Amino acid sequence: MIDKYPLSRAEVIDLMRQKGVNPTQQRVEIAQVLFSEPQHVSAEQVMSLVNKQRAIVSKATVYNTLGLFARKGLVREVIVDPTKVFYDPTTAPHHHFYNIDTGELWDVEQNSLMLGDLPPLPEGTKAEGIDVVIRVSNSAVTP
Amino acid sequence: MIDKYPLSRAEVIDLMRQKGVNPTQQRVEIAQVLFSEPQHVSAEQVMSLVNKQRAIVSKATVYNTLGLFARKGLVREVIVDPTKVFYDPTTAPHHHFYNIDTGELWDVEQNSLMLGDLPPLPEGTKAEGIDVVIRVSNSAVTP
DNA sequence: GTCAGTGCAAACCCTTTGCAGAAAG
DNA sequence: CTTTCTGCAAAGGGTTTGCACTGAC
Repeated sequence: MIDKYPLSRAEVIDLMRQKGVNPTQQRVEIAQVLFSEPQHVSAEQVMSLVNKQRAIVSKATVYNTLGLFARKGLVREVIVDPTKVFYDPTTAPHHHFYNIDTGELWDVEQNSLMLGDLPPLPEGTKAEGIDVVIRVSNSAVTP
Repeated sequence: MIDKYPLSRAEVIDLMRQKGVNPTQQRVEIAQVLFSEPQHVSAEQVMSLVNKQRAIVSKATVYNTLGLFARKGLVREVIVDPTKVFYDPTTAPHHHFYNIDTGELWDVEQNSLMLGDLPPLPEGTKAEGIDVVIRVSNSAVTP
């Protein structure tokens, strides 16, 4: 979906329009942070990145906007930590490493993990997506 | 690991001892609820199931005990919903369906989803486990 | 003027913590 | 006795909400 980072302001606005998100000033600021590089950021991190220079966007707007972006498919929510949600600008199918010691999250290189066909879904449901999380820890250094 | 449900009180205590968990009265009550059937329960649900007849276990103890069980490998935490943690008595490797509309969680029948080899892990880390969650929604009924 | 978007603060909810009392051996 | 657990209430932290204000058309 995104083939380079960072996206320019104009490209961000374009993408928002494509996804049916009205590109207001604050939303564009937030989207520019998200699409500056492939990354995984929490709402709190977005808040401080956006307001690094001067306060531009309030906390409520950050949360509302991230929720809106996720609903519209502009970004993907990654649920790996019970204490916070991460937002991922890469919406194409891919998986994640999660370091339970440090809280770091990385992308798993596409195709490096083979996934078979979907099993039969529960009656009356349709698939929305598959989340694969490989939990890792810092390997004990044996001195 | 568990080959039948429900586990009797004695079997639950046995299992706790095997895992190095001191089987106190409250912990046994909680474990009996967890191992009564294959299921996925939140802390809140455990709380009300345990105290269905009469109040036996406090909220703090429920949370402390579930955390202890998870650390000791007696149960598995399932992180699919940013608002709460589910506890799963089945610790053998398996995956999950999660209905984003209803919040329901099911087991995916073992082996119905093929997983390839693990990709190379990030430097200095070791794998702790893989969580695969297939998110589904209620399919729109087209009348 | 109208309606979507924003900001602030308060409210919420799940979870954790501090500490005193109870239980176990 | 000493150590481990438990319970209560309060605190914590991420997220959501209510409502008035702002801004774009």
